[in-house]
Amino acid sequence: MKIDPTNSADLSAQIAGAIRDAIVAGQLIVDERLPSEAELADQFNVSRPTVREALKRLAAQALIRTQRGATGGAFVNRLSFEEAYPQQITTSTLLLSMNEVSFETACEARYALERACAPLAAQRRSADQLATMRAEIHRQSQPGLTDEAFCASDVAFHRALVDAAHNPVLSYQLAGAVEAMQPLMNMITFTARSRDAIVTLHTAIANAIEAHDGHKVNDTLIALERETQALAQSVFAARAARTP
Amino acid sequence: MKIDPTNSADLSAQIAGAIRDAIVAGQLIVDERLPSEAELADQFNVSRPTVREALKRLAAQALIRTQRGATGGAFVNRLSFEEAYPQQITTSTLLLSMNEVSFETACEARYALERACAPLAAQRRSADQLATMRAEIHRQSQPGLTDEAFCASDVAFHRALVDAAHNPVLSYQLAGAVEAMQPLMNMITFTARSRDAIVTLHTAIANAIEAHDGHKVNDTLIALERETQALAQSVFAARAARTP
DNA sequence: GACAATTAAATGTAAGACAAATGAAAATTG
DNA sequence: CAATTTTCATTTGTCTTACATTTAATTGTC
Repeated sequence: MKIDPTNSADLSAQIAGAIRDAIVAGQLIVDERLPSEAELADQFNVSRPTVREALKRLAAQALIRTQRGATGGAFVNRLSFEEAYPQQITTSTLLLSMNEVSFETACEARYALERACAPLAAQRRSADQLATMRAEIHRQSQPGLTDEAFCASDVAFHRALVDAAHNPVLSYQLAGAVEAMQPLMNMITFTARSRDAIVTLHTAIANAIEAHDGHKVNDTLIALERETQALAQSVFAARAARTP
Repeated sequence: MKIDPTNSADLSAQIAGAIRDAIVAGQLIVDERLPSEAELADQFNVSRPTVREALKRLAAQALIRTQRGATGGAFVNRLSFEEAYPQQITTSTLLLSMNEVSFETACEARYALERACAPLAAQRRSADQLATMRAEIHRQSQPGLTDEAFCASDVAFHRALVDAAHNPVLSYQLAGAVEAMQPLMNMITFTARSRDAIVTLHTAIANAIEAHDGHKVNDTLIALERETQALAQSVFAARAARTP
């Protein structure tokens, strides 16, 4: 593992990159201990703070974990889906908010992805996920729910739908798309009527999931997307009309 | 922006978290300059190296960028899709390799996601993406191509398909799924016959994309997944038989 | 006014020290 | 001898200080 002395980038970035490459390439395996900070400093011919900055970069990506004490050190971390979720969600959220992604574009992507797991979810759903979906529908029906709580429940409903596919890779990829939509959804005010429409469609989805009817889930998701897009358009149009 | 003195976690992690939260919450906007390292050290009542470790954590996630010199400092970075791609791909790759995700599961997720953008891609594809797909098909047909190069071309073909949907959110989410499959695909040896089958299906996809026929794209993707899964199974079965 | 040298401010890097945690070995005790 | 306590070495976490490097603004000079 070497670094390029002619490279102009930060030493800590170069070192982090070298170690990251070694991990990705499988030269460093899970739970393997890296040399101590002092040893790494010697190997790379840099100071300990520089090594530490490199290790912190890797820790921020959950590629390593550190442990103090006699047998401590930096260990290659088994990157779990659970650990990767928050990162994925933070990144997705910032991507949407910082790149002026339109509600329309984000919504389209979200529902396209959800439809991707509709047939699998209908086929494999467990009683557990179905119960979650029913529970969230029940919560959404309660009067006096704030818009924010309604959105949170909406996210929970759709995550249950995604998880019903029983494919961790799909769940991981979609967590970002679904959760990152929440701030955008929070910009919308839900009238009693629009909530009714959404709850009705959610119920139809749950019923179709229960009946293992993938096609029906798919069709209802299309209707739900149309409903959501129309609702957003009307809210944004009203807002634009008020402040010309 | 404060940190909890009773928290047992690393100071640098706490500081990084506090700044990250401020960015996500919109309290720090894009291109805004953070206080200098010395000032941050004062504010949080820690030393400069500790602040630096925190900033490196954020830099590793592309949340900030740093600049040297008189008007330098740490600035909130506009997280672009281009910057987020490599991270997403690295994370996805490690998730698959470290969690014993079966080829079957990963493959299923990948094709489910691709089918999600099939109708959009068929509808919106530009001449550019179609040309890329044709070019990759041509490359895949050449004899003497290594398995690795064949896989790389396969990835390029599918990325073009995804990008044809002209939805950056979809492209971002799928980049991880498609690229992360490459190491798994590289475990497969492609016979001349299996390459022919894949090229034929790729050609059918390109034709359907050209004809704006989303249904045909979808159906062909299903066939391609079946072909890929069968090929993988036979390769793995043969390998298992050789080393009992 | 244009150009060059200086300066100030900021990050990048180094070196050394101490604190705190932690497991292992050694010493102590029943 | 076994169990417990103490000591100790190792390693990360943090602080302090210092210097190098980069960069833009300032100043000085012609």
